[in-house]
Amino acid sequence: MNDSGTKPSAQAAETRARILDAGLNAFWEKGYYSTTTREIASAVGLSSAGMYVYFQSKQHLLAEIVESSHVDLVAVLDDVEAHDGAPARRLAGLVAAFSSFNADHQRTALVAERELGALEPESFERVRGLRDHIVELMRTAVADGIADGSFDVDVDETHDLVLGLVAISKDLARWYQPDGPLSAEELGALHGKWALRLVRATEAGNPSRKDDHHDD
Amino acid sequence: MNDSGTKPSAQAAETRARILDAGLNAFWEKGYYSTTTREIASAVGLSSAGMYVYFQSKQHLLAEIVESSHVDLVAVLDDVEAHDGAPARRLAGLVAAFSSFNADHQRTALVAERELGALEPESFERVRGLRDHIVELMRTAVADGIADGSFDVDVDETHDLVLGLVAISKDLARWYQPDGPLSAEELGALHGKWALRLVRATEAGNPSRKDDHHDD
DNA sequence: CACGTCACTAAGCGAGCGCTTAGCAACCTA
DNA sequence: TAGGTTGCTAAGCGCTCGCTTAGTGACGTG
Repeated sequence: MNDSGTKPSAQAAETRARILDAGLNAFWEKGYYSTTTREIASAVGLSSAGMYVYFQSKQHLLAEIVESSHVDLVAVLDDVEAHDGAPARRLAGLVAAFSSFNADHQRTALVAERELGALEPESFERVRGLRDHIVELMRTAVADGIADGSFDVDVDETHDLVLGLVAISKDLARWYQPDGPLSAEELGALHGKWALRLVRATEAGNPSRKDDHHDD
Repeated sequence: MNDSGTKPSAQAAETRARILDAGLNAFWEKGYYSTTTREIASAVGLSSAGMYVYFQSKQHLLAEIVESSHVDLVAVLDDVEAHDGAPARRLAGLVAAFSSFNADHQRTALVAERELGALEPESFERVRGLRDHIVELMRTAVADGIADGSFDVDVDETHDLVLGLVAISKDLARWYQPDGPLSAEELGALHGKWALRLVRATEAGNPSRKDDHHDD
């Protein structure tokens, strides 16, 4: 295992990164259970045993992929939360960032979603915490908009709305094509616009027409 | 397989049905690859070999579950399509039916979605045809509404909108709880309402009372 | 040059998998 | 009551899997 006190060499770090990438690709193409450790290893040019120098197990490899994907996403959304002000702008920004993240990091996001059930409990619980945090960010944005009157929906609808918005964003990772008519950023902006339609945002609270600012 | 010329007895038909149900339950709980044929068989009170009297293989069992789920869904949606008239009513009806189907047949729908990638090509192609048909039904409803002026969105948005609506409906199977605050039918109605918000349906084309301010 | 560490491989262990084979008790029919 | 059919089981085959073990050449350091 590589969690001894030693610092990894540059070569070791690169090999590790290549294994992570090969694992991601294989899991994306065939799923966790249909991928063998031999396949991952040989994709990197290693023997099966060579992989175990860098990862304790196939399960640890998956866990690292899924967890780091969620950590990255949370970092992006926390950043949006910190910068945007009014509920409408915040909600559209969160949805836009979520969607474009899922398009930009398509494989990672898809594996992170699809293989959740393959995670062992310990790792699963950590991921669940991150996911709850994401839902909470969006729930708060919707609730704030309802409270200040810029959204015209019933409070009871809040939770279902958030789940619906999450569903739209997540699903993008399934069908997004980088060479399609809309870029990841454009799709994010479109989904942000939809979010405001769904919460029936008043025009005043609506951060404008086709192009709303979105930073990443 | 039981595809000899004989007709199955009532007992045989019941055992077969119980295997299908046990398979569905196991696939739902642990996923296709993590479920063993021994588990399915023993859940029905059979030996592992007893299952092979009724199904050629574990793969054939999965295929039957997934395909029949899609066939059932298509039947429901075709029925809505045949009865409802104006685009707004049709779109809301399709989305409502799709969503409540996914709640009412939660396990089936979830397995049918999640294990798509575990299907062999032949079965997968049949399912893909059914899924394309569903998207086409919804695409037509949106396009018709845009054409007759009852929906106020750009035609270019049509395809993305349909994918978004499908995403919302599908995702319901993941989190729906029969003992939650809203029934399957109520959630369907809610999602139907959201569909009309997303396509910016004019109030005239909106089939609900005068305002969809509150649900019912 | 001696010694240790690093990055890795060849070989294979043991367990569990999907599925098959051979056969048998219970029942139905003539 | 003989013969066939139905609905199963006990046993196990052959294979693949995740992972381990023992060892090796290349390289860095004193």
